[in-house]
Amino acid sequence: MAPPARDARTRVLDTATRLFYAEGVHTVGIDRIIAEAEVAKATFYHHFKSKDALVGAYLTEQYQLQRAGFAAMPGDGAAKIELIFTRIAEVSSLPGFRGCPFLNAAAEFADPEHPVREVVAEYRVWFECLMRDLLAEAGHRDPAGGARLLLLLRDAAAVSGALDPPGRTRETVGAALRGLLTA
Amino acid sequence: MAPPARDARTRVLDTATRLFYAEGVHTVGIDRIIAEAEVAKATFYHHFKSKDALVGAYLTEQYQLQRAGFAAMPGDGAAKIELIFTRIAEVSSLPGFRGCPFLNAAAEFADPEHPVREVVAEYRVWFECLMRDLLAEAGHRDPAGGARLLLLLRDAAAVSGALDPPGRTRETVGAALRGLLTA
DNA sequence: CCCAACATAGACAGACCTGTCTGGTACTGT
DNA sequence: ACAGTACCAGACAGGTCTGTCTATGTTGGG
Repeated sequence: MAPPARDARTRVLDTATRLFYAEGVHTVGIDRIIAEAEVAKATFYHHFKSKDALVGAYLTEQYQLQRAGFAAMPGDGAAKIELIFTRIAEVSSLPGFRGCPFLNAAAEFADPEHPVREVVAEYRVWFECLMRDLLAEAGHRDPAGGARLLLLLRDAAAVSGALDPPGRTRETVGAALRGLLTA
Repeated sequence: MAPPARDARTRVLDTATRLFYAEGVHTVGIDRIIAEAEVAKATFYHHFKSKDALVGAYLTEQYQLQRAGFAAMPGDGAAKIELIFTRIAEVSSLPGFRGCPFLNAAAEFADPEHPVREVVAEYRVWFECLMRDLLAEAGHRDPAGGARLLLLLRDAAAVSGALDPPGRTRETVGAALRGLLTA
């Protein structure tokens, strides 16, 4: 039978994800994470080389989850873009939304050479390529340029959802998407 | 005659501005600031109640500087909007650009009730109102909605300038502005 | 000339941080 | 039965953080 609680590593990563996202990476200490994950410190350092490694694992997992989520969405071309941004706008309007994990992490890690920043860069390249391919599929006249605009819109949606009054982001992002795609 | 060096308070605030912006608020300690500002610790705490107060002063000054900078720009209506976003795109493409001080600070201070977050909120309200007034002046059919779109674009320009390869932001922001205004 | 205001250097307290280490427990496969 | 692995609790070292304090120096106004 399965163990009564989840794996220790899973518990640590889930707790770290929750706390890092909600309160920021630098303000949450290892002691807090292992206490809430109910894991011994030695166990933590058995699974993760350092706190930075945990941050990397957190972002990498978010990256993989978002890839899987987008891959599972139906449709293609323009319809899929529409669907993706509808989802982004919805998630950004949810209570508890505190911005994009990648943008928040990039703001906390100023050094562009830091491993954390490389995960962020990787994520952005992936998103832009996905948009470019979908635009090409949709017969857009300039898929590369359009993809850059959609990356901008994705960033803007995350910031707005985190900082603006609730309920505004959804329709504003929708209006922007229409404006950018028809242009 | 003027004192040989600037005021101690000015030296502290300038040093804090440089370090907070370049490396982040949480990663820069008071000891580092007073060392680089060549100021005694007691002098620092004479001028600022706490580190949080210094962060607040840093952001408030940036807010005032940006207000003054925009107010000094010539033109009105659509021309001024064009000018403002040209400036934003240029600044975001400069080497050493590390994103918007307000967005970076908001990412580091998760609590929306924190004084730092209130300065950020104030800044955003000001920017949106300015855009709304300029759009109304330009005879835009929906100044309020258009202003929300321009706030989105401002955020996106800051993020892109900080994270994307240099040189990309300027033309992408220009293209987005044309798309959003003609829509 | 003297005093108040502002500056200096730096010790200090108390808290928190990451990461290591010891020692003991429980389960698993052979 | 036994070895190996994963886990637990918690002490500890060495560093950094904010903020307070002492003690001294400089300077300008009355």
